[in-house]
Amino acid sequence: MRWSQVDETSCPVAQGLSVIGDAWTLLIIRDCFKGFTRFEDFQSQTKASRATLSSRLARLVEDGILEKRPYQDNPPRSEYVLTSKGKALLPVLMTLSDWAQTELGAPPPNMKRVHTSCGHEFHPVLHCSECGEEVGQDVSYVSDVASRQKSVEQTEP
Amino acid sequence: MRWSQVDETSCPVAQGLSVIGDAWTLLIIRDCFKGFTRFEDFQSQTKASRATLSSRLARLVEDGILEKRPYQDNPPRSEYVLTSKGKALLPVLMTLSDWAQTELGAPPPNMKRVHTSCGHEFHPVLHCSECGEEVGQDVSYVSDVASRQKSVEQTEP
DNA sequence: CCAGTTAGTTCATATTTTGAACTTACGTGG
DNA sequence: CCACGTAAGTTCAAAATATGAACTAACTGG
Repeated sequence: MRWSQVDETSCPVAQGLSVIGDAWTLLIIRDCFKGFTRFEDFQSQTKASRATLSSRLARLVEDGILEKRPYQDNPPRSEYVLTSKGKALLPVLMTLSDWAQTELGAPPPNMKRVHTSCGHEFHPVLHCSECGEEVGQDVSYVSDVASRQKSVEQTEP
Repeated sequence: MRWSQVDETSCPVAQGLSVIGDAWTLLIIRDCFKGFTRFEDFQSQTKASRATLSSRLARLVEDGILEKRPYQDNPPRSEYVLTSKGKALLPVLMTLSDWAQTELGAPPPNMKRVHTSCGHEFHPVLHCSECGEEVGQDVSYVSDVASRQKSVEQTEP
């Protein structure tokens, strides 16, 4: 199967991956959150080849994650900024970064992530939208056939 | 640059991506959370080619995300289960899935995600580890040079 | 006028992915 | 006994992608 042919009926994870399932793409988005906007910035930060970068930026614009803003006409020069769809990826980046730090022992990033409304450096904690409590490993996937109890976690005791 | 040569000093996002920055890899992990464990399961779920699948599974085992468990000797047959490092990826998968649903308009998955301790189908909400409040777009990245105030979000007013 | 900057493109050469067929070894049915 | 099904791979040629390096275009500053 080719990633270009993931259809609209497939699961949200697959659809999400068809847009951001590429490592260069996510590195670019990370840099956008860090405030970088230009081609040369992305190139020096990510170390991706110029051709790859060019194609990834084009795809991100096409997919509505980045907006291409010309800031000069001749020669044409543009910068790239996150759209709201792009900004909505922040939780994905944060959880990924956190996973790498805690599970891979990655060093802390060169920039601190600060929750502006409280002023502290923080890490994200997942809560349940329904009961408000923190969510750990207590999640199970059940097939959605009219809520029939068919937990995948606890089968045959 | 090649992804195989991401070094240990690079940022957590890059390091995370060197392990799970491949779309097939994340699809496999998604299926693991859904309870699938076998080669043929992954093949029919992801539609990846057998060769790709084989190499991805091997890498996931090498990276300690999956554990390969032989369940029969002759011919050798194994199943793959998430290690704790792998299970810790749940927040990444959940936020990605949620992003695709809300921002890409992806259809709901064929399995419901249930918070077992409250029993409800839910979506993840990120909270700040420091103040406990919900985190939205109110996050900024500041360079970590002894907390010098150099916010990227609000420069030149 | 010369060098530097910036956002690309181009091109030949690697590397990776694909799909399909093949392998191995067992269990089942006829 | 023989074919068939199942399962986890491997192998191979062909196709798609990525790589690095060089090139382009049009300014700007000295």
